[in-house]
Amino acid sequence: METTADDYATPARLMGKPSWLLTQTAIHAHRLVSEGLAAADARGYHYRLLAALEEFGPASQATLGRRTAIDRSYVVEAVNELAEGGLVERTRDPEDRRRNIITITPAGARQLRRLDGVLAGVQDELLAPLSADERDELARLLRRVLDHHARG
Amino acid sequence: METTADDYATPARLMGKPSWLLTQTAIHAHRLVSEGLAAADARGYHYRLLAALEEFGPASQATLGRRTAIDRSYVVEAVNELAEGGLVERTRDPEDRRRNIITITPAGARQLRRLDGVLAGVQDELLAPLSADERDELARLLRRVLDHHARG
DNA sequence: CAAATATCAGGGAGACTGAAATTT
DNA sequence: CAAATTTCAGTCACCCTGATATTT
Repeated sequence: METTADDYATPARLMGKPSWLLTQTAIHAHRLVSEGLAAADARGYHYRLLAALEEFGPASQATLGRRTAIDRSYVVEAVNELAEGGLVERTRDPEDRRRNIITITPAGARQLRRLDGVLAGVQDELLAPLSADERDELARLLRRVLDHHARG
Repeated sequence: METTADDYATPARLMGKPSWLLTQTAIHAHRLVSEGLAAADARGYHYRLLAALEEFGPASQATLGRRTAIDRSYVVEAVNELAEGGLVERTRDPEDRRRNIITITPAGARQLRRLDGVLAGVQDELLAPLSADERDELARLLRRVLDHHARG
């Protein structure tokens, strides 16, 4: 018995399940994003944090975790890495000394823009088989599902 | 500063990225599936393997891995667990003694049908905000993307 | 000898929990 | 005292690679 196309046949039970399609597609998306960002010496968490900082301004680590869906324990580590690279600054909040205030630096903003370019290419590769309308429709449907399951 | 809705605001950069929407939605899907299956004393890998075995019949572990997108090293472990529960049987292939032939048992087929019921409920909960047509459209778009990135 | 299979050892990113110290 | 924040120490499921022994 050789390795044939049949060897890769996916069970109909799986192909009919949105949860299977989602997780399998997400694996490809994750791989493409990770590879793209790694080439720019970054990781997914870095991009997410920089995006939140640039759009909403300085924030505590707890708030950053909520905005980026990154667990609090990993925000610590990711902010350490970003601070090491000079992309963010961590200072104690004088008004509430429990908090760290994280601020994006000019170098961080430049890196964010560089990563934007990388990710634009990745999105294009990921959705290559879809037309522009189909891409919008996919995003719309996913956003609806996501909103429904987000903590309200 | 209290925890407000603004604390959970998602950056526009992320909401516009299909890869973000996919991975975040997949996290919810994965959680729902895992919880549902755990309540039936199963895991995702178990369902995938049982589905492949029932649809295509007995197969080697390598083939099962290809059909279910489970890594070869983890097929070993998952088959061990299934065999312990009497849901599959592992025998040496007499025609090619490198291979294990995995066969689903009647108990395995019953478990598969039980899990089908569990997962039907999960899919419904996951896609609650979408109409039947929208669910079909989402599945269709995801399948197109998946096919494109599958090894050809 | 080359290729396929099953198995094991281990790395790595990422989601998550629990606990402790500090501060509000 | 209760709650929030940061941090650390872990656990866990999962994807992946490399190495090995066996067999074709």
